[in-house]
Amino acid sequence: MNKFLKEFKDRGFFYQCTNENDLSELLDKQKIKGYIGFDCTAESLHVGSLLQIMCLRLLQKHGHRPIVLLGGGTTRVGDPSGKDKTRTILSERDIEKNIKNIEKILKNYLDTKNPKTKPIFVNNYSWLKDLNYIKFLREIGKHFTINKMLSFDSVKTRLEREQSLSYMEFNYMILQAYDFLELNKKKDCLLQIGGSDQWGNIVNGVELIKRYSNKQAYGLTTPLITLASGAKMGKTEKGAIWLDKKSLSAYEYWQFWRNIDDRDVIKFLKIFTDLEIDEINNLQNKNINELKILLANESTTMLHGKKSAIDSERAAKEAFSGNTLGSSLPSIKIKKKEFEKKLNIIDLVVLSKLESSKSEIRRLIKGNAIKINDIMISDEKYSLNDKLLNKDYLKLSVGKKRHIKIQII
RNA sequence: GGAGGGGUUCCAGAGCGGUCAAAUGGGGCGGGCUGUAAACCCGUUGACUUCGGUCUUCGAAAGUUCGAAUCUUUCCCCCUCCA
Repeated sequence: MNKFLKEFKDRGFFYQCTNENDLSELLDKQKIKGYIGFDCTAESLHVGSLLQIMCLRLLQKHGHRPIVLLGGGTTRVGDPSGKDKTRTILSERDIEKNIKNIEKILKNYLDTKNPKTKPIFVNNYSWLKDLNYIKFLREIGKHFTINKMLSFDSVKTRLEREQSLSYMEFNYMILQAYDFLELNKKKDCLLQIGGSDQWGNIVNGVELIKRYSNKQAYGLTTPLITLASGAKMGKTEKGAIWLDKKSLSAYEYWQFWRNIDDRDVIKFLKIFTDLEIDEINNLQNKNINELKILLANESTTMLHGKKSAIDSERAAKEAFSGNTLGSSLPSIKIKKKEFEKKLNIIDLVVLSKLESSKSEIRRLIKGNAIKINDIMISDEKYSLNDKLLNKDYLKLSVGKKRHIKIQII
């Protein structure tokens, strides 16, 4: 089997392929271009998209060139896959903003130096916006049968539940297929990768290329990655795990990986780090907590850089084992004046943004969850005294996992 | 077009004139055990509070009543069956 494909499988990226043997042969013979489309409905990407990003990196690693399609055009239409409701339609300006931001995030993950493998960014709006309707129907539309389109899960489930599916959304799959054709014609793109929910859309593209240009293209899908707890990757109760330095600190990102379920650790090392497979296989019987730290360090390094990863690890060590103040804990600054007017513990927690509801904070105090410099606060009327104020900073903890450094200025 | 059923707190789902900030389960949060894991056990889960209470919630609006999630009217939205 081709090396790329082998690693793709070994790492657990593989779900389905349109024509595995032929693709394997092709990849042996030549370096190709492969594309992944990213949805631009959100302003940023979270770990739910990380697997796709790792696919792009893997392409690069094996000398292939990734094409990143930022769906400015298709986002304007909305993919019905996996959605049981019509998406809200975003304004043009928001979409453009999202595209810029997402592109920035992706560049962070991809090698943009090597001329042979550096990513090509495209926006399908550039070819979708000026489509001539009649021409499109005659050239592209004739290759699609309604009979078949109705059989796709994304359409079927919507119809079965008698939920309306607008004609606009119904066209999404045709547009995505057309994207692939367009990239095939213009950029000689031979492969599309996507999540398993994209299978139908991808197959459509492959078939359209076959019918329209009589060329062979390929599709490859990745499984839906879930946490051992059954939850989807990416969104937690506290908010999404953003791949965006502005939205989520390195420390919190590190903590996300550090807190992964035991059962997921090896799987995630394979998917979300650059460590070689053999290396990971040799780690199997190492201490599970060491492995989690390794996972956290590797993934944080990839996004935030080596230094942030080291700092996060140290901050975690300090926060969880010793009682020294974690120097790299997330921190906020509060003016000394604020303290002088007898700042109450509840207000302090509010200021720290660790918790916003005062009732909730009162509950936490009753539940022995609030600590200042590791000393439990059991009185909700407690206010900060001078002894604490004489220091430059203090550590505020909510529960065992949430800590913040408060600098007094 | 006709006939029914329904919209309840994060979710599922009880309540069907006062004892309802609303059973129960799930999820979340906190505590215990541990390993910042899982499982398990306990507590908690609208907001604000001078801890006495106060305020806002049961699709939307209006009404009946001392009193409404519960009754009436109108409107909006979902579902099932028939044509």
